[in-house]
Amino acid sequence: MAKIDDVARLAGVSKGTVSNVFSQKRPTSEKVTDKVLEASRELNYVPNHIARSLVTKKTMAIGLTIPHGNFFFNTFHNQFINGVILEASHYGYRVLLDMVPVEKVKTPSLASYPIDGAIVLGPTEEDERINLLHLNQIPFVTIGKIFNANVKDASTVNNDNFQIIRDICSYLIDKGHRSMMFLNANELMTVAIERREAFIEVLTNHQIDLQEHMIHYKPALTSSKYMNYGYDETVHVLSELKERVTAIIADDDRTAFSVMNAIKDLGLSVPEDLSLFVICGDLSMMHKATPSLTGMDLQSSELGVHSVRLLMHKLGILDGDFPEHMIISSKIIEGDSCSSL
Amino acid sequence: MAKIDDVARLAGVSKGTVSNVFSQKRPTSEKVTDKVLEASRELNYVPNHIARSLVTKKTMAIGLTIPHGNFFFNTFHNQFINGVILEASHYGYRVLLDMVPVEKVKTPSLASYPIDGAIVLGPTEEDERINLLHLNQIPFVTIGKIFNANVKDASTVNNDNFQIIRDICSYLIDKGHRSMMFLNANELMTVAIERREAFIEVLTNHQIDLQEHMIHYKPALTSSKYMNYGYDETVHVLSELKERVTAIIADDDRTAFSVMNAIKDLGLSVPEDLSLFVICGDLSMMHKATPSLTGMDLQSSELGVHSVRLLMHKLGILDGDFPEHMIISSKIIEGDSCSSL
DNA sequence: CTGAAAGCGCTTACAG
DNA sequence: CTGAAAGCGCTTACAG
Repeated sequence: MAKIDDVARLAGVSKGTVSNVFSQKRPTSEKVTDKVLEASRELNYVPNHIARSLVTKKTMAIGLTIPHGNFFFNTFHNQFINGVILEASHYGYRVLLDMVPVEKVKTPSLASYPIDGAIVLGPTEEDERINLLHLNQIPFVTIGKIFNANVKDASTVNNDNFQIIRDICSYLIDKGHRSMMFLNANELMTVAIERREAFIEVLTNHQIDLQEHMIHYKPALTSSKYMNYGYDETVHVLSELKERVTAIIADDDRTAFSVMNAIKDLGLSVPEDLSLFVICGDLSMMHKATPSLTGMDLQSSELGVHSVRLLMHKLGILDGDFPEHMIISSKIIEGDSCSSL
Repeated sequence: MAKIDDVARLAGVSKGTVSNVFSQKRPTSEKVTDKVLEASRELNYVPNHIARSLVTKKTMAIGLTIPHGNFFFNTFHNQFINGVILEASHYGYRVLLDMVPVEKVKTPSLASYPIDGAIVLGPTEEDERINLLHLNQIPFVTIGKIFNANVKDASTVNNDNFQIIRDICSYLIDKGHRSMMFLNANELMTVAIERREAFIEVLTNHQIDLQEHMIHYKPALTSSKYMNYGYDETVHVLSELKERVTAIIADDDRTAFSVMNAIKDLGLSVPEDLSLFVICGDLSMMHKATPSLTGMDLQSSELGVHSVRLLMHKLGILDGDFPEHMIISSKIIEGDSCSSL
């Protein structure tokens, strides 16, 4: 690969001038620009990104940090990533998928991250990834609340998980449901913690006793129970425990499909015998399911877009007023999976 | 951030020795190692990845190159990426999502890619991304066949698209279907080209006349028709053209859901009135749909894993015998969406 | 508008 | 096993 010296020599100018032509940081006369570009073309020259990064101290990449060993892209992440990639590309940024192995988190990783900032997906209660980013002084934005004791200035982009649970429960309670079963996210995630609190609050406000069968947590990806989340709980609670349940709130679309399968196997049907509400899923798929699924529009793509913007702001690339904590609104999209009692 | 000189000074050794302790490229005495590690801890030192890359000429990142402007992560890519990330991390590699804007492809990008190799998703017939990678001498693997005239030594990982279409058609023809409608991928993609050829071949072998309504292509993402692909074609062909169709082959699960919606709106049902076959989708979701969808298991996660392995082989990191073109097997997973005529 | 020179923070022969 | 020095390929004050 040709380097800047080769181009400078061929064009009869200095390295600094070649640099200017490509970086556009200082004006260059048209004549010189042409000479440089022609020489570059001839030599098939492209500036070395790494060498540039070393001196500018910018990698022009942001990390999308996903937890190792307990993570799986689902339809929510799908939309989210589409938003992230699109918005990042507006600022000339690329996206580095960063799956930090748990062991490496313990013994700080072998080399600094080649990223200018990071977006942390699915934070857990005391998330080591966040401590590591904090330690390495890498600006970051978390998708969801964090509780790390020593991290004060974290920026977050989140849905209003409390309001979401209140909205869902109100919607169901208005339809006469009081026997609800909540299939929450994995219990380590802060989103699950927020939702649980909200769920309990709603139950209390409506004088509904919280019973053990009413709330469940998604098993770890490594667990053999992972793939049957939704099915197993539905069968267990309805058929074995014989508890009365009239409405099920499912964490995501996959879980909802799993629940529907269980309901069918029990000889029951949605929404006649049970109402089903999906918190996060692919709306166009949910809309086309039979029956179409009622769920929340979390605007996951917008979450991605705004997390990039907030990060760009922290990197000093985007001006304007940005709150430390940004909330993306959400609303109920009605399908045919919930009925009045 | 502390740098290598700081650590060397504090530990009372040379920079080269500090370097060795972290890179492990030469043995270091235990005593010196301890001194260096302690100094590093004290200074919170981590080697600078960029500076290292500049001299080693390795970025320890592979690019996942996705076409800009006409791309959307779907459930297939989901699984695929999960495979890629997992396998790449085995070799200490990170994954850079690279969405090359179309304009940038024209005027070769501003700086070289900070990647050691690339995996090209969804190649089109004369794919500019591939010419660019070739020009920049970056090793790459394509997911799907490519036809670039000047690129000879390309490695590909692919499903056997010809066999897949033959298998699907045989399956349907055995059930008595001769009036099939094929909702193919976007016509620019090589996968769509291979499938079309195979489809026509099968029809010819069974003395079925190819008619215009029998094959459709997914609209570009930028098209307003994109979101209704499947629905629109089904309604148009069945209701407006009033063509006889007994089986529909859908490119992916989203398209299949869309088709089911149309069928329902036409007052028909699956599989009684129409059989439905999905080429690529999330099997666990398809299994849980009502009716459960019959489809192909393309092993998309394996596609991801093997594309990384093949790339690692090209990078000289993985030994062994690797074919230039690797085929991942696929098989039919039966659900309840196809019936005999 | 352009050039000469220092420097970004590492690794790597070379020498001992 | 360790050190001194050159060099990776750029950018950036500084000077003109």
